[in-house]
Amino acid sequence: MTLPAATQDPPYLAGLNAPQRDAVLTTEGPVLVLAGAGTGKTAALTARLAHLLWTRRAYPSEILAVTFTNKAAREMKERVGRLVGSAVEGMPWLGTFHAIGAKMLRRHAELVGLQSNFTILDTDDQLRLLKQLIQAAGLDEKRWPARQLGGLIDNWKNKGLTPADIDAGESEHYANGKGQALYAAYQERLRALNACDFGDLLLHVLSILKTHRDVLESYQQRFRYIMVDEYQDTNSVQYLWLRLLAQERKNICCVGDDDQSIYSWRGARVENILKFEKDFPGAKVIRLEQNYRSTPHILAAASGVIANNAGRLGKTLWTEHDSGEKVRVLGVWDGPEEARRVGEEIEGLQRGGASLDDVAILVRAQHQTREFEDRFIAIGLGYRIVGGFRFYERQEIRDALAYLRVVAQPADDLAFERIVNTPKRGLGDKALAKVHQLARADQVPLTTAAARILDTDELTPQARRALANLVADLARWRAAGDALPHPELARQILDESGYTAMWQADRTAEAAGRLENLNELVRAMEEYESLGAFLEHVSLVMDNEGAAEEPKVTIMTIHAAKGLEFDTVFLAGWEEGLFPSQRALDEGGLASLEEERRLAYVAITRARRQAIILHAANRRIYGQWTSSLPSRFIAELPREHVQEDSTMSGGESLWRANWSERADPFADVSRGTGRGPGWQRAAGVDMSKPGGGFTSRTFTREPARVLESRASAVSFGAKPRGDLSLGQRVFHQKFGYGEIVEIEGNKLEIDFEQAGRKRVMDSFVTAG
DNA sequence: GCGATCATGGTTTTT
DNA sequence: CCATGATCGC
Repeated sequence: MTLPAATQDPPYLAGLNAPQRDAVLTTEGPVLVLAGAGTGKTAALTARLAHLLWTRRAYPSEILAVTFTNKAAREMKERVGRLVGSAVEGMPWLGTFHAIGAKMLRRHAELVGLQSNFTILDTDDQLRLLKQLIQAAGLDEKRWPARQLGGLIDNWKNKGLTPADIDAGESEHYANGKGQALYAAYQERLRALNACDFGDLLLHVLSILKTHRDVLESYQQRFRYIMVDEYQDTNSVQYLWLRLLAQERKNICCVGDDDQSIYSWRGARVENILKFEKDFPGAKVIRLEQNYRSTPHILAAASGVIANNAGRLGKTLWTEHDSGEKVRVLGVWDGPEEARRVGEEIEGLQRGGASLDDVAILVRAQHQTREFEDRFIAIGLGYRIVGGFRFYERQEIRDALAYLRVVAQPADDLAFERIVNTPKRGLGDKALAKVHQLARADQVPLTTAAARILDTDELTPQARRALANLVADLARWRAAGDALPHPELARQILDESGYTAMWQADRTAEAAGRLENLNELVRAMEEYESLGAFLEHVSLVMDNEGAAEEPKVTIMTIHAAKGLEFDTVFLAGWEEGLFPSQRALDEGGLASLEEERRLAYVAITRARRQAIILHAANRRIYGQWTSSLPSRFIAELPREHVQEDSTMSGGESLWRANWSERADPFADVSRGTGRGPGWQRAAGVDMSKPGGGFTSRTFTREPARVLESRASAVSFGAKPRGDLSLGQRVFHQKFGYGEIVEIEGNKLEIDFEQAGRKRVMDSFVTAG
């Protein structure tokens, strides 16, 4: 399709290149858009959505647009809104797979034995439920952990398998074939609780679409166009879902990048994108290959690494940017030095006028963040760690939500169990067991059983009094729910239950933050129509995005960085065993190695202007000093785009030679012995000279010395604070309360009550 | 029923 | 090493 030039172009086509336009204008039939990193995928996707609306091909309510993350959904909503005005308000089917699944499921809940106001359980609830079932089955929890069963059930759900679909072979994986029975019991229990887990949001909908023709047909009719973001991350249920819905009209447009598939361990199947043309015959494939993000050196480095993978759809990224700087590979002695070097580099960037917001440190595993955190606290460099706990996963938020759930949904036993003795009211296992017993006997929810048990003499007077209070409170709150606005009700519940008081009485460092979070929760409720609407939102959508503060370096895992970009990116810990991860190699073989390589590709392509890759010769793993080889991915970087910058002599040529010598890509890495030849060669240590090699004993001390000698070089421009003195009690945001044991310029050594002795900048503490 | 002490095991985590 | 969970003694 060709349109006359600019004068006729609708606004959403402005600035799009030819393949992007092609993707936007090809509205009919199946389309696969292969979009490499940084090629303007989101721009094309949103323009396409705008185009469908603008040209009246469909009403907003007739387009199904699915993403994986809330963030992506939000972004798409905003951008489409900007392009076509307020029409997005009426786009009810733009959202994450799970949000859309929940929406559909609420409409047809009765078809799978639920009521439409079902609760959505989080992982924590799920695990507690499984634990109960495992106990009930008389299994040893140690031998058969709930986590494992939970993982297995998740896997089954990701594959679209209901309990009836689990054969003996599958079932075998858990407790000698009891897996299937436990899965069935779990689903049964969920139904009784009028609840479902994340997996059910998709699986139940799939079951409904499969078994109820009328429902399926109504959705096939409704959705004139279907669009899917990050198609390489779809799992089997999602795939089956989409196939059913698209079968009739076949107007499905999937966008993705097989090279960025990094979630196979969560059930994602790259095959989905690889076989798109087979699934949808006559599909048009469009490649977006012009990269708007990175320099040629960065693209070449990333391309060079990913070229080692087999079975790719293949893309050739190019850019019009100036060549920029080569990718730097920096070899360091150990973990602390890695953190120190990164800190120094960042201070250099800062002096050059860069904002900390444009800098990120990407790691393979969460625990790597610690080293950087410690270092940045010591030198007073602002940082933010992304990941870890999401807002709604925090203890205080889940407790608060449990209170709300138990008020809103009397059948929610899990919520009841969570709050029955929080704060402590003297209702322990024994009392709870009695309530359980009665609940089972009478076939009623726990909250009803709790009320009934008060009429008996089952409980000790103490427990009975406590429970009577709780039951009365619950009744009062439920009654108040009709009259009060729900944020007000929530505030009342948290105060009257003694929950707020519990944290007010808590002296630990986190307590203040928790109270803050509770306030934030109640504030967030104001934006929702009802308690029910809010609970739905919070279980599916609520995330941890704090308000914008002063500029900070971002530290996060590569997984968390997918879809983001920064001017400068530090890629830490590129060592065999850590990245690629030993465990991935052990468990998944070649397929896992290729996924690790895709991770490397994702990592490098996050950088706009510069990527700096680090590897340490020694690292402490579980308290043990271990030597490591540079990652094989470093050897895969095309030489001419890399600048080797080792702090140790003889670096590059040696590690490069080291890898080309290796025929077997799975050759074991040296771990634990402390004497593997790799790091010694990499470090240029001559084993033939006496004393040339280290024993594990000598290098346990070495790192400490290096750390200390450089540590004093970092303070400058510091003004001493008059309000601090030796022996004084102070408070630190992260470490809590402690006592000053040493003052050196603006650096303090503090003996923390919880965290032990740490060196921190005085600007990080307040007199406490 | 609750806190303190020992044993255990330890990637990645969109929803 | 260090965070989490189960068991033990009050």
